[in-house]
Amino acid sequence: MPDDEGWTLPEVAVAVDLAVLTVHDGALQIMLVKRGIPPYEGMLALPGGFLASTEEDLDVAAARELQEETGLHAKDLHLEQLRTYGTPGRDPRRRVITVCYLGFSPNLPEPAAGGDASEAVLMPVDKVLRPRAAVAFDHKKIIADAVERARSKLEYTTLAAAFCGPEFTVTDLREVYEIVWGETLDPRNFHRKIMSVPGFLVPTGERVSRQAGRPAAVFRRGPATILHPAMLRSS
Amino acid sequence: MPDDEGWTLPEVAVAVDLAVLTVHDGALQIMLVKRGIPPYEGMLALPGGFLASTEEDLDVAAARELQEETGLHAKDLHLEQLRTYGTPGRDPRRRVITVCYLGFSPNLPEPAAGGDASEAVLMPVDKVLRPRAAVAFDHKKIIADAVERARSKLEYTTLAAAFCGPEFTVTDLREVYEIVWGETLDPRNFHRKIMSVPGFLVPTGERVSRQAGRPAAVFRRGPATILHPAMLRSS
DNA sequence: GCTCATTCTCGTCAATACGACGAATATTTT
DNA sequence: AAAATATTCGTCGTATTGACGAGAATGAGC
Repeated sequence: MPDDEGWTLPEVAVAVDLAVLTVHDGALQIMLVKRGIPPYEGMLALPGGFLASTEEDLDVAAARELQEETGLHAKDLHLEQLRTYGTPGRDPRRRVITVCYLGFSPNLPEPAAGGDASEAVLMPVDKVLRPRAAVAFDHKKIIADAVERARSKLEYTTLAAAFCGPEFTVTDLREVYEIVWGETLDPRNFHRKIMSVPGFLVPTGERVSRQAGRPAAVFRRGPATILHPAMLRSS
Repeated sequence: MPDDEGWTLPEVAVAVDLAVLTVHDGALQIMLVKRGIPPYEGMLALPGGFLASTEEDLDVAAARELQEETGLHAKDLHLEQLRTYGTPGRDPRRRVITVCYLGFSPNLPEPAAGGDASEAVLMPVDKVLRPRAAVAFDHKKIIADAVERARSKLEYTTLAAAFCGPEFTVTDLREVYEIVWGETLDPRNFHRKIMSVPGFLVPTGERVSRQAGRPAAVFRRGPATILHPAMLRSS
């Protein structure tokens, strides 16, 4: 019983970590930072850190760490809670439980080049998840969970658009799906499916032609958040 | 920077709470306990409590609190992490963040009657979620999240069977869906859909007739965990 | 024992969604 | 001008779903 006499509150440190994904250079990439201090000094880790005070909300701490360590602003991306990791021993210093957030970021113009976050880097997730890759703490497991959650969310939500800029084409969106899922999709069937979801895409009326070929219509995100029926992966 | 000098670890208490759902008396019900101590003394709350020690894993703490407060054993039900709640002020005593678990329990023979957990009660979720209902802390919000997660999980997993006993009929399973979703389903289409998912149901070869009418075939849970394609709600 | 209501199970039919792919359109490239 | 490329529209066959008819196998009432 927690409130019995003779029982003292276990000293547990609370941290937040962020798994911010983005589609860049034709690959699903994740924002990582090089650790400047022990433990795991010099290794790659998720951006994150301990609560700043007893009064700091979890979402606020996540936004603050994101800004401090990567220079990104929470309002520019979609952030949601992923899950909480708290196995004893996951941090060698002391007991730490970390509330992890999953972020979807549009392709960044200059991802953390210069500025506050000199040690932030973007890495392809398949590189980070390779058996040999060295990642601090249990962050490889967290990244794997984040990627699987992201893949799954694309199936039944409109979150794929969170990987695109404010204006994008159907092909941009299809490439997000193809890169995140690691499979190719038929452009014609994809176009039909996406356009049949009311409120997913709002046409701007403009067109762009980025390579050869017929120019594509330009869209913005619509109000829809769920895909019904879902767009399922082949597996 | 967490590791600067002059910075001290904020004192945050870590708790676990459990939202254990079950289908009972034709309604979706949740396991609650009557609080014996302040704050919110005498009010209904989710079973849960603080970590017992710095070394206790979150899952272990959840299983322990479940046993202590309701008499249920974690091995008898499906438990998974729901999400973590940590808004400052959610507990008037001190800063508390709570890692919440969602549980699916089969209909219990004697739900917490006597035994360790004299104060455990089963309550219909629509009663608990009514605007007037008094629930301790932010637990009403947690319960609402738990119910929505459960409803959603029935769509694309085989977890509905976790609400049934070890042996059950297709109608038992359909009633779980109907009660959790709050909508009626066509028995014939449901039967077809369920039976077409490989590995969902394993026939025992037996039959039961519980009321009038043709006796129903009896099944056990199969190895399948996901429903593909999903069984979507009408909304 | 016979009839009837009840419930489980199988089957049918139309509407819808999806995978595969042909073809028209509107550009850039050569 | 011709070829190549990418976007968009349309068609066809198949799988899945929703609505519902009907047979099978029981209990309840007489």
